[in-house]
Amino acid sequence: MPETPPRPRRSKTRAQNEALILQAAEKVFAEAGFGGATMQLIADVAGLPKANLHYYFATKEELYRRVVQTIFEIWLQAASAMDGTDDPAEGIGAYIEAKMDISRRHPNGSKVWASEVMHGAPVIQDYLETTLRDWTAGRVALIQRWIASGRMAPVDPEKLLYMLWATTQHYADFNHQIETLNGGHPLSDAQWHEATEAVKSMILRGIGAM
Amino acid sequence: MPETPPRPRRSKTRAQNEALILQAAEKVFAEAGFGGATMQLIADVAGLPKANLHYYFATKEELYRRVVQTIFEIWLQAASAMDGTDDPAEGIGAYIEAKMDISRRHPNGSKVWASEVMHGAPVIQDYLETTLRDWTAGRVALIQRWIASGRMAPVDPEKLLYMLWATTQHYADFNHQIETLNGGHPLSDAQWHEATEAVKSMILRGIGAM
DNA sequence: TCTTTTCCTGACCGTATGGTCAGATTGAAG
DNA sequence: CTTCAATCTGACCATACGGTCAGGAAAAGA
Repeated sequence: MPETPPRPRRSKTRAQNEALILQAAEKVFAEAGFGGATMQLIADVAGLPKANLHYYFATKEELYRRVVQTIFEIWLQAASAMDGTDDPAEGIGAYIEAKMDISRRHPNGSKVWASEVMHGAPVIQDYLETTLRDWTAGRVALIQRWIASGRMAPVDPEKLLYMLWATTQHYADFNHQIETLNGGHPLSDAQWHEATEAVKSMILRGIGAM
Repeated sequence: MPETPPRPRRSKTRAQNEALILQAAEKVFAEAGFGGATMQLIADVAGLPKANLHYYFATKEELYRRVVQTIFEIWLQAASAMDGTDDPAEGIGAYIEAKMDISRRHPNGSKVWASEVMHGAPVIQDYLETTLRDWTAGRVALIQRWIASGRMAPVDPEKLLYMLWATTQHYADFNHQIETLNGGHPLSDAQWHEATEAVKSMILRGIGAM
C-alpha cells in the first residue's frame, strides 16, 4: 500500500484548470457578489465551457468556498509581519505595509472576503471562531505586552486591530470610490506609497509608537 | 390651475407601504446582496404579496435605487458634524461620533452602500462624481485650513477622510466578525461607547489634534 | 347612493440559472 | 497498438426568478 507513489498521473492539467477557474471565479464573485455571479459568466471569463467547471467543482457553493479559503490563507500570510520584533512601530508598521500590499495586489479577494463577512459569514464562520479568534487573541496579548513595556500608549488592542483591518482593506474594498475621487484614475505607484506612509504615520502616532 | 391643492387624496397608504417595503428591502439587500435578494423574499419580510411590491416599485432595480438613495442621504446628514467649529478635535470628534452612531443604527444601510461601491457603483456613480466629490473637496479645504493654522499635524487630508470612513463603517459592515470576536454577543451600550472613544482618541492623537 | 381613483392580488409567462449526463476525446502506461 | 482512466462538452432538464395583467376590493368625492 504505497503512500503517494505514481499519483499525479495527468493531474497537472487539473492543477492548471483549477487555478484558471479559481482566478476567474474570484473576479466574478468580487464584481457581482455570490448571488449575482453566474457559472456561465465564470466559465466565459475562464475561457472554458460551463460543464467543464462542474467537472472540477461540483457546485457553485463549492467553488465559492474554495475562493474564500484561498483569500483567507493569503490574508493570514500577512499576519506574521507583526512578529519578530519588540518594537511596536516596527511590527505594526510592517503589518500595515503587508496589508496595504495585499489590498493592492488582491483587491478582488478582499472584496469577496468583505462580502462574505457582510452576509453573515455563511461559509467561513468556523474560520472566524477558530483560526481568526486564536490569531486575534495572540496579537491582543502581544500588544498588551508592548503597552506594559511602555513602548506605546495604553490603547484598546482589539479596537486597534479593527482600525488596522478597516483602514488597509478600505483601499481594496472601496477602490472604486477612491478612484472616482482621484479624478477617475487608479492610484499610481507613488500614490500607493503615499497612502501607505500616511496610514502608517497616522496610526503609529495615534498609538504613541513614534 | 392650482399648484398643489387637494393632492394627497389617499397617499397616506402609499407613504406607509413604500416605507414598509423600503425597510424590508434594505434588510434583504444587506443580507443577500442585490443579486441574491429576491422580490419574493422582500415581499415576505414586508408581509405583502409580491405583486404589491411591483405596484409601488416597477422593477427590482428601481427599489434598490431608492434604498441606496435613502442611505446616501442619511450618510450626508452626518457630514455637517464637521462644520461649525475651528477646532479640529471638536469637528472631527463630532464627525466620528455621528458616523459611529450611524454604523450602530443603520448597519444594513451601510452594508448596502458598501456592496454598491464594491461592485463599481453602477447605481450611484453620478452621486460619487458630483455630491461626494464636492463634499470631499470642501472638507479637504477645511482640513488644510486647520493644518495651516497649526491646530493639527500636516496630514494628507484625503487619506484622513478615508481612514475616518473606513474605521467607522467597519463597525457596521463587519459587525458580524466583531460580534464573533466578542464571544458571539453584539456590542453592548458600554462597548459601543468604548469603541467610539477608542476611535476618537487614536485618530485625534494620530493627527496631532489633542 | 353612485362614480372614480387608488389600491390590491392570484394566476400566469418567458427567461435564465444551477446542475446533469451520455458520449466523445485525450494522453500516458503497458 | 491497445488499454483505461482522466478530461472534456453539447444538449438537456427542473426550478426559480422578475415581471405582467385582468379583475376585484376599498375608500374618497359628488
